[in-house]
Amino acid sequence: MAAPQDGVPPRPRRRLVALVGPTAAGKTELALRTAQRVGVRVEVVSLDSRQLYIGLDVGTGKPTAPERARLPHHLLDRIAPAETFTAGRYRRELEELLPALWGRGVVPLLVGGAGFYLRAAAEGFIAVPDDPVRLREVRHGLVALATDELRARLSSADPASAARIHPNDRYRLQRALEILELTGQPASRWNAQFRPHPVHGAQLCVVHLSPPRAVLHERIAERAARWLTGGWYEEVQARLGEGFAPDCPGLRMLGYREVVEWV
RNA sequence: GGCGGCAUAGCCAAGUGGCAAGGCGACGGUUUGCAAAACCGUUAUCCCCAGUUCGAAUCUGGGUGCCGCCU
Repeated sequence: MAAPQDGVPPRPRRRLVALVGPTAAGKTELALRTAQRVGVRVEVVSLDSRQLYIGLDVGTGKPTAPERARLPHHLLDRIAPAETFTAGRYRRELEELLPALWGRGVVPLLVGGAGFYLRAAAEGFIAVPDDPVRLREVRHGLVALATDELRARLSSADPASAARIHPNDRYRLQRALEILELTGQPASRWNAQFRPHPVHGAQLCVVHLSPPRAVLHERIAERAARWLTGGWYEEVQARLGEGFAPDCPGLRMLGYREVVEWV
């Protein structure tokens, strides 16, 4: 990932600030307020795996239209409730998005609670080629297998990974096998060669918000109540009405699962 | 007041004489493309008292509490 440096002298190249913390910690609020005070232009880049869903707004606490009007937000509303996003894809999207922001002189502010996505930004992942068609083929073959079988295959093909992954952790067993099949190299080999690095070598500053647990619980309860009277139920009803299965990834998220049952 | 039913973990809930299922939650851990996820682990003197029995959440008696019906 070479980055030819041309003109553009200003010092704070590629700065990236992350504001992370649990639900209801007050991140959005803080982001909006600080954005107005600091002397630089700030735009929010969502660091939230749930707000990626189109049409699931209320229960994900997605920034409202007025909030978005005050401050531009990125990486919201990318997939349908039936789809799944991944941390790897998040990294790629950041790679595409960030240069445009920096180019306009804005400091991107990553806001959200998805720890794994923060890691995607700060460290990245091994560069396994992911041609969607092949990936689908490979997966198709693997999901059909019993966990025992996955385990057996992995321990003979990639013992190092097999030793590291819990025997019941079907998902990771499968992924390790997937990497092997996709690349011909064991996952353990890829991991050994991997060097973590922030997106585009950005200078990343992470701010953690961690209010006391009691305060958090109270706020979460208060917020859930507000959402329920604020159209959450109707939102779920609408999505189901559009034909999304009650057990599709978007509707299986914490909170949504319960509302779906209620509907 | 009378009759009947129920009382098991924070919540839901199996279990009718032999060391108290399970689910959700909570808490702790792990984590290299699901991450508010997944996986692993922890989480109960079975409402109280007395009795029967080698042994009781389970049987008996008496309390207490809740629910329903009746006067």
